[in-house]
Amino acid sequence: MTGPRYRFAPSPTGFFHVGGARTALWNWALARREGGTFVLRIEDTDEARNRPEWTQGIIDALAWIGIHADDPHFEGPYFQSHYAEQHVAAAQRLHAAGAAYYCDMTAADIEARNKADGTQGYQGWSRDRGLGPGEGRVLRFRVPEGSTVVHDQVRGEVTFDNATIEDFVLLRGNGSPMFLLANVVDDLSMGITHVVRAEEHLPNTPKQQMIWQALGHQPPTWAHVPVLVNEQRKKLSKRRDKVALEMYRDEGYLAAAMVNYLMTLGWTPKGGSEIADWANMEADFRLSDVNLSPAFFDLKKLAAFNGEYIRAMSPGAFLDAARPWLTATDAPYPVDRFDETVFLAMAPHIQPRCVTLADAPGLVDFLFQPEVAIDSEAWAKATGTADAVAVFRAASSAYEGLTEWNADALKAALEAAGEAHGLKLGKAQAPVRVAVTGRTVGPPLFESLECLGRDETLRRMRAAGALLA
RNA sequence: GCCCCCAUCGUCUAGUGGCCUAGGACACCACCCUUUCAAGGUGGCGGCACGGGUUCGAAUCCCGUUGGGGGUGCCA
Repeated sequence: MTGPRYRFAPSPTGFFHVGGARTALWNWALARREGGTFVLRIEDTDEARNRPEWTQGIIDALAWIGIHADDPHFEGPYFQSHYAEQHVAAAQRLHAAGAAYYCDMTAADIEARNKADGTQGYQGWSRDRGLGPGEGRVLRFRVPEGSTVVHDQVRGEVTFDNATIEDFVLLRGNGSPMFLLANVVDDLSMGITHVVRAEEHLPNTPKQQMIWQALGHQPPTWAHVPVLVNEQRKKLSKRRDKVALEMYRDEGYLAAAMVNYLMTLGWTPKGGSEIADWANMEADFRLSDVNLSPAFFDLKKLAAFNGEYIRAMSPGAFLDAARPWLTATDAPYPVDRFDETVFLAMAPHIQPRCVTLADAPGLVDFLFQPEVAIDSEAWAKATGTADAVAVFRAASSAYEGLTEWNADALKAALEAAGEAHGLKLGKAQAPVRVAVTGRTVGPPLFESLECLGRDETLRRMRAAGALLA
């Protein structure tokens, strides 16, 4: 595969951050449309972040949002920890070339020196001491004079005065490489041409660009996209906010809705509608159209997208998507009583009432429960007047004699019973609904009764009628 | 503190000097539809942070102020 090489470089943390998902999606759209490659690199050099199952979690999460490892545009995963030797070798080259030097000052030394001098940060104190490598000595990059200009695809030119950048650490005192170095060396050896990542990396960029240049290469094309924030306008964090993509998946959000919503955070699909399919978004996405300010990750809007996608599904697709919830052991009915044919018949009435797939079982529970628990408050309210009771009795006997058991006939019979007592359908249906479903609210009643079936409906109505005696 | 980024309805955004009396979506409110609840339809509320320039003309360009965010590790 020729063409541009984008990369996505998450560090394994045990969950997949929604902000990372958006970055991955943007990289993916670009790599695919431009006939390039999406390189996945797991940045696992921090010892504490190194668990094999976390990597699998990343692969699974990517697959969920449509970034499949078997797609020809996908490459990886690579593991940063496997390339430590290359990182160290590059550091040694920088040292040999005079672009880096060793320093034996500890954090405490630096603090003391700052206090004495009234300065802040590391002031290049070991630059000319000619120290060689040794236990406890870090290798620092010798930041040159002048300024560094970063050409950014979304932000334009960003200039940094090198005097404001301290001589940063390349190799730790124990000889292990730091992120800044490892990241550059990997990007370089993996032939990365485009780095599209979150804005929090912008301050790192001049440093990385200097490393690229010191290593004798042209830096890649940079693009720093805005971060996602919470209602307090702070960067979404795992401590405060619900950031795990897996959590949304488990709560019944559809991948397509999530992908669509994430794509619109900082960018708008062409054509006037925010609801867009992947093919169109992939074709239209441009970094130059990305908004520059942080975007609020709005659960309410996500929910609206999800509802939109659920309503657009065929009943069959809806059943397939909701099956894990419909047949879960904690469903509000015995799982073995769940009937797909019955559910399919009700699906068109359930879909407009679902925000997430997890809402489905609660809307059809009465169809699969052997016995419904009648909410006493609801029942009291629905049968609170003499007319209501009379209508319920009239409807019960009408239903007993019904020859055709379908929604139209059920509706007509109840309507007739209601009219005899001056009750409109809205009032007249209430006792029947409570008697059969246990609640005052739910999917359309007559369709529900049709699906429930004659025998069970009549049985429940008789049982409820007995409560009136 | 220092460095960097950003600034259109509550939120996500359209807008790239005249098409802007600033458009859409979500949220909210009202009404309609109606078999409860949804969905759907119609309408409403609501914004160019502020101050200076540049220009015949500025939401759009420049400067400043204010506000917000990010970074500032021998984390990534």
